[in-house]
Amino acid sequence: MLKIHNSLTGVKEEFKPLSANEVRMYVCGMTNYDYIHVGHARMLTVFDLIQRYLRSVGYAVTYVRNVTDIDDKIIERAAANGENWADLARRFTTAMHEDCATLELQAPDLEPRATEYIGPIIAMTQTLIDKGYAYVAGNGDVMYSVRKFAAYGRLSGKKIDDLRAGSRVQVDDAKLDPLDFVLWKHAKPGEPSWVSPWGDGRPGWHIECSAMSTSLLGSYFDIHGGGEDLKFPHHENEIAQSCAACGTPFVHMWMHNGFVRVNDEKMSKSLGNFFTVREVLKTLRAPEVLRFFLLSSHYRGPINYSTAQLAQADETLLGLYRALKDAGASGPMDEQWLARFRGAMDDDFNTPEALAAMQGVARELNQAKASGNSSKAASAAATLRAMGAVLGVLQQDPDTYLKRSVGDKTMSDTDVEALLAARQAARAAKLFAESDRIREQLTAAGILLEDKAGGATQWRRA
RNA sequence: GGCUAGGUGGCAGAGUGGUCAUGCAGCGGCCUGCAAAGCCGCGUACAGCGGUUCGAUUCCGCUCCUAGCCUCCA
Repeated sequence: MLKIHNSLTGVKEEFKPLSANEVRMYVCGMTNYDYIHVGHARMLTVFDLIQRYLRSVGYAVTYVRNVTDIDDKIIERAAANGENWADLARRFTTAMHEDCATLELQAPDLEPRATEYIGPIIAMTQTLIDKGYAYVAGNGDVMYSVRKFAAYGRLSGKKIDDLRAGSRVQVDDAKLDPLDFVLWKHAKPGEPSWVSPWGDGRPGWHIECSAMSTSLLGSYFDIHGGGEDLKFPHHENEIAQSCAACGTPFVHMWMHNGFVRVNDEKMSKSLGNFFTVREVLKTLRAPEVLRFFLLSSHYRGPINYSTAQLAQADETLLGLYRALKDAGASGPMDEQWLARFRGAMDDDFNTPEALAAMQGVARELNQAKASGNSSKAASAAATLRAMGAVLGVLQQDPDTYLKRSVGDKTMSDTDVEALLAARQAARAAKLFAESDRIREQLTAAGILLEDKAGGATQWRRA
């Protein structure tokens, strides 16, 4: 039984799709005006994992992740660059796709872009006006009237009065209430705009997601995800818009992933403490290391980004690949370990516990290898691989993986093999001083050796 | 100030009312020409103070501390 923590109720709930065996899931994706950083990678990885797991247990998943391609930040950045805003958004959306592909994230089934949904956005805005939830403000913007929506604040646990008291929002003359938010912004000179019943303008951020999600998944769907920081006001506003416009409940389960931190502070553009996926990947043995790192703590908690943590993820992953090496991967799976693994994942996607199950399998695999029980080893390897497939790790050829280096290679494979042959000859002649000298030479070049029983030597890169 | 999450062994990180997390690092042993890897074994935890309980790291209360949201943000 799959249980998921529902941010709306604050507790883990048994997951039951609204429509049998079908899961409709929407995740707030990126506003693409720059390269994605590790914080974004966590959100993308978490929901990639979730949709993979839902599929692996047999659900027919429709995974929608949008792209915001019109926004203040895009316009500002484009202006600063002297670049066309649409070109800039396209350029960084392409870059995001490249990064996602490198990280082996499965592409969402649908990836709507805000500018493709101007029609539905206008229609929804009009409906909100017609139903009395929205009004045209004095400055030409269309605003949502928060006080008209009784359930406002339910998701974020905020009370409208508290929000007013602590509000840092400038009291704008155009708003009837400081908490009202914009659905449609009137065009300022030189800004991109679309024709609307309220004059030329562009959509507000919140309405985009309401329009895209309900257009593609219907007015009431199973899962809506995003970063913790979107809970308020973005998701709160989505609920207000969608419920009011559609007259139905909006989302069954809300899911929010925790932040990536750097020295106990949220990684963010504004703090300037961010690392782009591109720069981080250059320092890693494989993109898989970043995924493994992100999966090594629970998706709802914070995770601290540091090179030490990344190094540990690398080390742990290497150990798993070492276990897999020369073990084959066939035979019956170990149902006990599989059950523990599934139990962990069924418990609100508890990846650290799932990883612990994988370690247990790896230990048994190593035991089987040590005792020469190759069929048991192959069976354990198959189990481990299957678990890895669910998490999106451990799918590479072990030997190839182990020979990868962090950064540039300091010695070619052929040079390594040549020195290994010389060392082998020395060992055969019991010239251990010479063989140790060669080993040290290789170690200095970042090549680590393992002499196996029977005289063979395996190597890998540090 | 309001609201929401947390504070677990050297580090990372799950979890539980009473028996094991797991990984890295450390220590001892096996294996090895020596290593490495692996295996076996060992140790060190539950912020503080009260309360409930036969028994609490786990439940309740208070205190302290941290982070996040309350403005764009994954």
